[in-house]
Amino acid sequence: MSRQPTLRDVAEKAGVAVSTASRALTRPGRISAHTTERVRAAADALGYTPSASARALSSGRTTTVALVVPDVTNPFYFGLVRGTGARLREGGYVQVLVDTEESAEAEARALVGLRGTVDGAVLAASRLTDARLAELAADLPIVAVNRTSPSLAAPSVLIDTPSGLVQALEHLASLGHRRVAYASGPRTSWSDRRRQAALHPAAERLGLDVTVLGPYAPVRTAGPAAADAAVQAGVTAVVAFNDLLAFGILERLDARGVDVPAQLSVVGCDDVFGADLVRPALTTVASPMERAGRLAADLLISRLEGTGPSTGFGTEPAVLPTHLVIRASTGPAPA
Amino acid sequence: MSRQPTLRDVAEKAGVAVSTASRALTRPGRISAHTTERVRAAADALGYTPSASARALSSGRTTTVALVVPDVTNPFYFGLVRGTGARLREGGYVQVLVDTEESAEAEARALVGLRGTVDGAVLAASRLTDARLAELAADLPIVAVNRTSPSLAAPSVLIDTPSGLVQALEHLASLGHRRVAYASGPRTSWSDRRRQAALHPAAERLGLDVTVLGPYAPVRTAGPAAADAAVQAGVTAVVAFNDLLAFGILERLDARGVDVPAQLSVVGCDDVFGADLVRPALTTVASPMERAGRLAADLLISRLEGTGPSTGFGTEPAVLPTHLVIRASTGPAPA
DNA sequence: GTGAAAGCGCTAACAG
DNA sequence: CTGTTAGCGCTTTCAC
Repeated sequence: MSRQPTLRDVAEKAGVAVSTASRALTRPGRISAHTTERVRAAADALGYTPSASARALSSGRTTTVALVVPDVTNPFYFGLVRGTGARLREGGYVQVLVDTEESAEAEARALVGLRGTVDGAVLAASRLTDARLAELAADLPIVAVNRTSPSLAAPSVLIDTPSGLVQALEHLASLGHRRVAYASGPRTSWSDRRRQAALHPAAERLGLDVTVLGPYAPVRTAGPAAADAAVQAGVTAVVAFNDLLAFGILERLDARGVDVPAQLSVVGCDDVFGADLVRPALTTVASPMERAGRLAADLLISRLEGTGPSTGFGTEPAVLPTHLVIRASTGPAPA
Repeated sequence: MSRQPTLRDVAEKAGVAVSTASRALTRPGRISAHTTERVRAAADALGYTPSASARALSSGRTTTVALVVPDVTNPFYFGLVRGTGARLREGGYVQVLVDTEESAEAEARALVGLRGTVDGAVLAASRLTDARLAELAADLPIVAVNRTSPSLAAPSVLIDTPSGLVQALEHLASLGHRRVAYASGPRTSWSDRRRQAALHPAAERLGLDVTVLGPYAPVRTAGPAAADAAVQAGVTAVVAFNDLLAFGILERLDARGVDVPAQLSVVGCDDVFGADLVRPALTTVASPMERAGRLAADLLISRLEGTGPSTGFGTEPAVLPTHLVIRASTGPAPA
C-alpha cells in the first residue's frame, strides 16, 4: 500500500468537493441520492476508511467510551463489562476497557490520557480521591459505579451490597447462629465501610454477636488467615468481604478438617464465577452487575447526547438491590 | 471552565512560540533548561493536558495499542491481558481492551474503527478469515496470538497446547489407562483441529485407544453431555478441550455418583482460574499466557519502533511450550 | 444541493 | 536554542 486513501481522494474520484463527500458519507439526508451513490461507490472502490483522530479533532466526538476498572481479571467486573458493552453497542459507541491495576495513579493517568480519545468514561470502584475525581470529572463526562461522594458532580450507580449482607445475617439468624464473624476487606475500601456500617445495627436487631476480623486483602490467598481467625474466635458462621476471600476460607477450613457447613457456615459476597464451582458451593450475595453496567452506560449516553433527565447532575445515586443466593456453605448452627 | 487550555495558551503564557512549548513538553533535551521550566510552569498553572487526537493526527502516533480478545470474561485470556499490559506499559504505551464477543464481524469492525486510534493491535484467537486478516493487517500493524495462516503477513505467537495434551496422554498411560476419550471443542476451532491432529499419533505410540466425543461448545454447560458420553463410551479417562468444559464434566460426574478419579480420570486444558478450586482439583494443561502476552507486545513494539529483528514479517510463529499440572482429578486406572 | 475555505490542536520541517 | 510556517484529515460555517 502506498498510502491510506483520504476523503480528498474519494472526493476527487467522485468528482465532488470534499465537503460534499463528507456529508454524503456521514449525513445521507442533505445530499442528492445520485451524488451520495457516486461518493459511496468511490469510497469503497478506494477502500476508504475515515481517520478516527481527524474526525475526533474536528468534530470533538469520538463515539468511543472507556470502562475503567481496577482489575479486568477480577470476575466481579465481568457482568459490568457485559452490561456497559451491550448498552454502548446499542448506542453506536465503541467500548474500550482500561485496567488500572488497583492504582489511583494509573487511573488518573489513564483518564487524562484518554481525554480526546473517548467521549466519556464509566469508572468502576474508582480509587481516586474525591478532589481528584471531581477535577477529572470536570474535563470528561463520567459515571461512577460503586463509588460516590458528596462533592461528586457525576451520576453514579451503587450496588446495595449492605442490604444483601443484612439478608445474609437474617439467613444465619434463622438457622440458629448467634455468634458470627465478618472477615473485613481493605481498610481503605469505601465498600467495606458501608458494609460494616450496615452490619452492626442489623446484628443488634437480630440479637447476633458480630466479631469483625481483619482487615484482609480481597483475594483468595488472604483466606487462610481469616479462616484461622474465625475458628479462633469461636463463631459458628463467617461472612466474608468478597467471594475470593471466601474461597480461601473454604480451602483452609477444608485443610484443617473443619466441616462446612456442619461446624462452620460461610457466606461470600458478589457471586462471582466460581462460587457454585467450589465445594461446598458458596452461599453469597449476588449483585446485578450487568444491570448496573447497562444503567451506567445509559446515564453516560444521555449525558453525552443531552437526552434524558436534564443533566443528571446532582442526582441521587441510583441504587440497585442485591439478593442472597443460598447454596451449600451455610446450614444450621451446630448444637 | 470556559475551554480546555491548548498548547497555544501555554506558549502565550510562557512567552514562547508554540513549537517551543511543544518541544519543551515532549522532548526535554533540545530546549534550554530555563525555557523548559517556564513552559512547564505555565502548563500546569493552566492545567494543560495535550489533546490526544490532535497529537495523533499530526504525528501519526497514538502510543496506544489494542488487545483484541473474543471474550474478556473468559479466564483463559487473563494472563494474556496482564502480559501485554505489563510489556506495553513498560514501553510507554496505553493498552485498550476490545471484546469482540466471539464475532468475526465485530472484530473486523473494531479493527477498522481503531485505525487512527491505536498504533497497532494484538489479536487473540482471531475469528477472521485468512483473507480478511491479511487485508486488515495491511492497514494496521498486528501480532496474532493463537492464530496463524500461511498468507498472514504478521508475526504470531502460538501456545503449544498440543504437546501439553500429549503429556496428558503420557500421564494417563503411565497410570495404566488404556481407553481414553477426548471431548472435542467447536468444529470450527483451529485450536481443536491442531489438538486432535497431535492426539492420534501420540495415542498410537502409547498404545492408547482414543475415542473422540463431541464437538462440544467450550463452556461449562456443555459438560454434562460430554460426561454422559464418556461414561457411555466406557473409557477410564476423559480429556476435555478446555477447563470450562471439564468443570461441567466434573459436576455431572459428581451428580451421577461417578467417583473422580477412582472410576474416571478427568483432564482439562488451560489451567484457568478455578481449576484448583473445583473438587477434585483439576489436572490440566497450563499455558504460559502471560509470557505469550509479553512476547506478543514485544513483537508489536519492535515492529512499531523499527527495532528488533528486521520487520518480523514472514517470520516463523513463536511457539511457547505448555506443561501438565497434575492435580487430584487424575489417578490410576480402575482395575 | 454543492463548493470554498477556515480551522480543530498539535508536530515537524525549515529558518535563523 | 527558538520562531515561522505548513500541514495531518476531517467537519463545518458560509456562500453560491
